[in-house]
Amino acid sequence: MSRKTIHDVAAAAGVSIKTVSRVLNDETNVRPDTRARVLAAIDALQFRPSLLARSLAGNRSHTLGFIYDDPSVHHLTDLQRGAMARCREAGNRLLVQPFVERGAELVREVVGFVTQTHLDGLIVTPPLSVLPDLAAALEERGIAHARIAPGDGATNVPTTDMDDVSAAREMTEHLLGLGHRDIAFIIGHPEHVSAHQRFMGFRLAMEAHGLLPPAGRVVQGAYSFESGVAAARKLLAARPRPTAIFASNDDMAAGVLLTAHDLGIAVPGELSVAGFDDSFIAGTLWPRLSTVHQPSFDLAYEATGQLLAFLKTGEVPPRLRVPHRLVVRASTGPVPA
Amino acid sequence: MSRKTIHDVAAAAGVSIKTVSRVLNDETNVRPDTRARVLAAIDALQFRPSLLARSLAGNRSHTLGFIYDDPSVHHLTDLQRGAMARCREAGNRLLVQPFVERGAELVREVVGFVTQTHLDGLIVTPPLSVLPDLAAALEERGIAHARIAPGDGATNVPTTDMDDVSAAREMTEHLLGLGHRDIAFIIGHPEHVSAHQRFMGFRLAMEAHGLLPPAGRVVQGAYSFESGVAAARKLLAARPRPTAIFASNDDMAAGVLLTAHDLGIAVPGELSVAGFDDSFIAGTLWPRLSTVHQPSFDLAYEATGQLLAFLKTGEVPPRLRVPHRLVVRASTGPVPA
DNA sequence: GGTACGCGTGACAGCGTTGTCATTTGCGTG
DNA sequence: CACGCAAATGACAACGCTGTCACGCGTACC
Repeated sequence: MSRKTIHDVAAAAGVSIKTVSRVLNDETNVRPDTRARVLAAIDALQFRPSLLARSLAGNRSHTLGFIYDDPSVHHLTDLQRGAMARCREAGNRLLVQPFVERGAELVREVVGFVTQTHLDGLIVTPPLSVLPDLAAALEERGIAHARIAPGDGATNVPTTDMDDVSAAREMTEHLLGLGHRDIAFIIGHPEHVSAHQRFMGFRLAMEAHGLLPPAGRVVQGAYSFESGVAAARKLLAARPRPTAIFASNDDMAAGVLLTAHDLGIAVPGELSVAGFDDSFIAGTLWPRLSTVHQPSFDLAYEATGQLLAFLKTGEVPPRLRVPHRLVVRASTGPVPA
Repeated sequence: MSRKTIHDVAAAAGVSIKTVSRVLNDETNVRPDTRARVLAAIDALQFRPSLLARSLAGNRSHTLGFIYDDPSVHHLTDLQRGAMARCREAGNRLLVQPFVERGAELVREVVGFVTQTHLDGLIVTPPLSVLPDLAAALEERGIAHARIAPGDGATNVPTTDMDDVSAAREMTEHLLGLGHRDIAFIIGHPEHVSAHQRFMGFRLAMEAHGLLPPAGRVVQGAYSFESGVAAARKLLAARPRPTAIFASNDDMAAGVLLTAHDLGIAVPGELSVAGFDDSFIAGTLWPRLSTVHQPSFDLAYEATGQLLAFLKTGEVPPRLRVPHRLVVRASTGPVPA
């Protein structure tokens, strides 16, 4: 089965290839009956235009890149789904590519990726979105891109994020509202701005109640399940124990839950546990995890939409803040008497 | 920054574009000093060949498609990672695309996807890999592809799978070995062959011990967490209760675990729970889930390698069976006295 | 010393589209 | 009935690379 080309269609319809091209691209100035003939030929031949040739000849590939280096499976999957969904709707494709390098190496790799594949634009997910040298390189080279959760500070590219500070603050308020005062916090991976922002939100809420996170109650984690286990072991070995642990993502919270169960500590009877993300795992844990719904899918969906819009109009849309939502389930409860 | 082309490099190195092309493709018959000059020019200009133009001119795109329609996030992610890893090693790219349609519609979409993007080949994951009309269409059109876990029966395309029957059998033996006789089973999504194979393995093991799965002890699930919850509710409402539940994937097992906890049933004290897949979630549940390690990453990694090899040599490698492994953790224990 | 051969290199035609510009067609107008 | 103008269509050159084939040159051989 040799590939059908625009020439075959042209011959079959008795028109020039250019006319076929016009029909393909919904251009004006084609008589209705001509259009119909061409469409019939396309249908009869089962013709599909080559996106390669189209990209080469035109100057757009209708393909976006999605670059990541994310340890958290669930969050990443949701982002990818969101970006892909939006691309599909707009008739674009998405080329997903991981990058683990950093510094000049990363910049070279990413720029190479974009130029080699003629990408129209790039969707940059955390933690790559926070790297200043990557951002600088992309802007310098005029590579259109959208950044997801790049942290504070103005950007002149399409940007979407959520309010991590407020969200963490709300969760902390929730715990405080339940009477907890001795609340421990597990910080996320330091390369992610979200880790700092969530910690900031926690501190702000505590301070608003005149509380300082007591020494030894704040532990560094890495957004991974294992780091949650390690942090929980440390925190739960202390006497007195904290009455609540706020892990800054669900994977770490899962580690806390598991550790508490192993130690025979009742949740939420003796210990409240809160997470962050509302990823798939949150609903599967026991007790079901109280967490903050992070709109990963929407974040990427909107970022992709913004990038596409930017590509079309050349105007940078204002930074979009996607709403979050506190999800109180069963892992948090009143402070033990 | 306008795109650097092979012409720029040729001019800079004082050779023809064809010679540059030779260097790019590691062809023979280029004098070492010429090669060096060209490489220097490439480096100086930061030249990256356009993969589009290369694909259009040559007859290979160095791009594989990865098509899926999988409800299970973890399994899918691992597959994707495996395929991507292999592609990277071989200097290929992977275009990931979901397909939710079925029947003629699906075939049209997939074939269109392949032809539009000049894909070299396709990696077909379950449950798409079991669809006979898709397989037929791909073969008829000479679209190279690898199938992952397409079920039994000969295929004349690269195929990788695992031995679901034996694996399920081993897990059942494990439960029987712990003294369980009243073992319930939750079947997976009927569109997946693995669902049938795992059930088969369960039955074979039971029969080998002269046991028949008692009426009401086999429940249909759908590989989803929710279906696991629903199945568990049904099974655990029965009197007497089964002493063990074998859920044919981890997501459903998570649902069983949660339900048992909700009902105050001790695991594994009063009820043993087994899963299948050894996905990320299995290690995060409490008690840690006994399961079968399904080598999702390897499955896709190997399938991709086989497809690449087939593309190069034209020879269909023999079906590859990737080893599985029983992972006994804390959710299974001796039958209650 | 002429011939054959192999290596290194280049000219040029594709690959399957779109962009540019020229050309034809159709139709209203004086 | 010729004319002008807009709408419809086509010819042809890109796009950036690889494949094919031809060519020039040095070397080995009889």
